[in-house]
Amino acid sequence: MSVINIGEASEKTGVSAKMIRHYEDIGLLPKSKRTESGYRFYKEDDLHNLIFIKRARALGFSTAQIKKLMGLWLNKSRKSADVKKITQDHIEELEVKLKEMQQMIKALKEMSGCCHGDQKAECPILENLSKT
Amino acid sequence: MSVINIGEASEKTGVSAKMIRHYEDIGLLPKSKRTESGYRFYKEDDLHNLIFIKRARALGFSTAQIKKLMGLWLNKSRKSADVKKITQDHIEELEVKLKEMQQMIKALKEMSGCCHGDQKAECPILENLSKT
DNA sequence: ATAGACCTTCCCACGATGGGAAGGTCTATA
DNA sequence: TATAGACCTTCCCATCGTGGGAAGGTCTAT
Repeated sequence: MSVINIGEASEKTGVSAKMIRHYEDIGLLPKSKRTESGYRFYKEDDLHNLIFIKRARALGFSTAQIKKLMGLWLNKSRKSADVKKITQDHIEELEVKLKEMQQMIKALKEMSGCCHGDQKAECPILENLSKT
Repeated sequence: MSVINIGEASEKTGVSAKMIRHYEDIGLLPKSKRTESGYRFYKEDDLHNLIFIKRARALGFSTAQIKKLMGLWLNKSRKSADVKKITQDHIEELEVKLKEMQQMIKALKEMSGCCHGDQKAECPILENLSKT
C-alpha cells in the first residue's frame, strides 16, 4: 500500500497543500496520520475525500454544506432525500445570486449604452450613479 | 446650513455608520470634519458621496472601482471614455461569474433531477460528487 | 556532509460587512 | 442639576476561502 505525503496528495488531486491542511483544521477531513517526524501521510484511499471536496467546491457548495454531504456520503443508512434537500437549497441560493447579477448587468449595460465613451466630460453613467 | 451626525447620515442614506467610518478609513470618503468633542459631522452636501457609493455598490462595483469612479466624478476635465472603460470591465467580470454560476446550476439541476430524494441510500448526487 | 526541496506551525492578508467592548458625550426628564 | 439612556469614539474580532511568507525541522540525492 503506497503512502504519499501532502505534496503528492496535492498534485494528484489538484487541491493545494494549504487547503488540505485547512480542511483538516476545520474538520472537513479527518486528522491525517503522521510519520514519526510529524509529516502528514495519505493512502490512495484518502484521496477520495479530497476529490469529493474538490468536486463539491467546483459546484459552489460551501464548506458547511460539504461537511453535511460528506457525512451523508459516509453514512450507509442515509436517505437520498437529505442529500437532495441540501442540493436544492444550494441551487436556490445560487439562483438568487444569479438574478441579482443579471439585474446588475442589465442596469450597467443600459447605463453604458448611453455613454458616448469619448473625450468629453459629460457622462450618463456618473449622472446615474449620483442621482438621488 | 444644517449639520448632522453619523447616525443621521446613516439614516438618510441607508449606509450603516460602520460602513461610513470604513469608507473614510480606506480613503473612499474624505476625512469628515469633527466637532470639538470628536464627533463626525456632515452637511447635506456630503451625503451625495454616500449616495454615490451606495448606488455603485448596489451595481456590484468594488471599492477600488468606486474610488476611481469618484475621482472621475469629481474631475471636471474627465473623459467619459474612462468611466465607460471601468463600467465595461466590471460588466465583463460579472458576466464571467454569471456564466460560472449558470454552469454550476445546470450541473446541479441535472444531478438533482436524477436523485429520487426518498428514504433510500442510493443517491446519484453523491455518486457524481465522488466520481474521479 | 551538504544543498535544495520539502515538510511543520504560526501569523497576516484579501473584501465587505457586522458584532461587541470600553469609554466618552449629548440630551431630555425627574 | 443629576442622572439615564441614546448616541458617539476607537479598537479588536469574526465571517469565507484562499494564498503568502517566515522560522525552523526533515528528507534525499549528490
